[in-house]
Amino acid sequence: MGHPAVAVTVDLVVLTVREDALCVLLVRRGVEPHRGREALPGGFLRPDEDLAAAAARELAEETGLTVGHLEQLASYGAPDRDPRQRVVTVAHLALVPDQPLPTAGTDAADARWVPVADACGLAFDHDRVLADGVERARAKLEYTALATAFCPPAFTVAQLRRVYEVVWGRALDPRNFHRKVTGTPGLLEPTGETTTRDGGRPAQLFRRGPADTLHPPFLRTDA
Amino acid sequence: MGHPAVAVTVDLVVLTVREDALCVLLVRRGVEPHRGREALPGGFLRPDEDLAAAAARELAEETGLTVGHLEQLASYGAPDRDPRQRVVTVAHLALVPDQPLPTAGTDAADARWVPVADACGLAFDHDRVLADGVERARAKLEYTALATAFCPPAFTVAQLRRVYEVVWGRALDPRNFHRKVTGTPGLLEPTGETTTRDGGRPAQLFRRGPADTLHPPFLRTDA
DNA sequence: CCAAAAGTGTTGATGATACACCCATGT
DNA sequence: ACATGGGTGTATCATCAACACTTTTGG
Repeated sequence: MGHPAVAVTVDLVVLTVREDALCVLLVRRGVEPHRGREALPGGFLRPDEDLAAAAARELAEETGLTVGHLEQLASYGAPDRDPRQRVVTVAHLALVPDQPLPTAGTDAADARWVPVADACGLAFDHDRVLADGVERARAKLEYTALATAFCPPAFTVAQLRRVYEVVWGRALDPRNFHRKVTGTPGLLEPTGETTTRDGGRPAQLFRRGPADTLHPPFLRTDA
Repeated sequence: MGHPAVAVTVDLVVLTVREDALCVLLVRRGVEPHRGREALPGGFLRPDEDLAAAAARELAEETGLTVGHLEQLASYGAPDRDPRQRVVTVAHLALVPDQPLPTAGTDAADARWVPVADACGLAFDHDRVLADGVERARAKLEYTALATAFCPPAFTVAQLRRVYEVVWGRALDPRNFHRKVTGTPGLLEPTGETTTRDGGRPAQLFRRGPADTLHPPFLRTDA
């Protein structure tokens, strides 16, 4: 075709909720450019794979994590974003439950969770990519069932509420929240189990239901 | 680097509202592959330009239209989407006011407006790209001031309502709609002018205000 | 005067917030 | 018994759909 060759990469904004903070998975770069700085995990697109497949492969290779949700975020292609050659990256957003990082058998040896508030000065244009990913996650909690992607397979209403509180950075009324989520058809399915608690009434356990969009939405007033 | 070269293109979903239909700009392909079939306008990314700049350039070259709004839509990179070589396309969504297609001085000689309901059997994976663009436009009307991008610089409340009705495919109550849009701060600014009408009370003319998000949103109930 | 389209008032339904209250468990 | 957190009832308030009604023009 005679058109300028471009390298295409897939980068990942992997978010989780742990210890009352929204955290992102970062890796420390071992090669130039930006050697030694932290960056979003990612890698080159292979000849025979789709964009979504590449994102899923990178996520498995670099983290070994169980994935709650994976979607395309946006593409970034400023001419000077990589000093070596022209690189266009297709960023993806992954939401995962809180889980320890497997340290063996993956490239995740030097990966770590960082609260998004502390993640800045990243390599390339990753500050921007991260900001876009966080904003996407915040917005999508309003009108989709995505918050369940941050939760383990079985979870309580209170756990789900903490997800909202941490991602949005504001407190929610536990009573009203309970009514809202249990009153939204298809959002939650009771497992019949309850938690064993340390000093309180046991909570019902739920798994996520078939609903993916929320009608009516949860509006974070103002913001 | 030694990584497989990929060609990157920028494709455009250009939408407008005309004659009570949501229409998309299509061009007939003059070269293989898919010669003779209709496709979304687009072209290759140049070495020195950003993705957004490439989209704006293509739009100007191929249409010469005044642009109401331009944003990135999504990227598509199935390995077999182009039989010649590996091509990843970054699709963009453009919303423009209804205006005649300039036929001179552009590549738009064979471009035409097609109602989205009639646009199928497009080249490559453009059916999919178009569907994603239309869905994005429909969703964004709910919570942004984007509908004004379909309108000329000065417009009436009724014109704006037609935009919503055509894009969503359902009738809205003129009285309630009027109250909603005039009651949303920053959405509309009165010009002081009125229309000269053919058999009815003249309508106030507005231009779009500084607001870009709508609080509270216009929900299309059910859908 | 009549038709047509702009714009306003009012009402009842629906959903959100705030908060009092009860329930079930561990210590 | 009591502390702790799960879960429910209810009043108050905002928002919305529906529709009757008034206003301003052209014929």
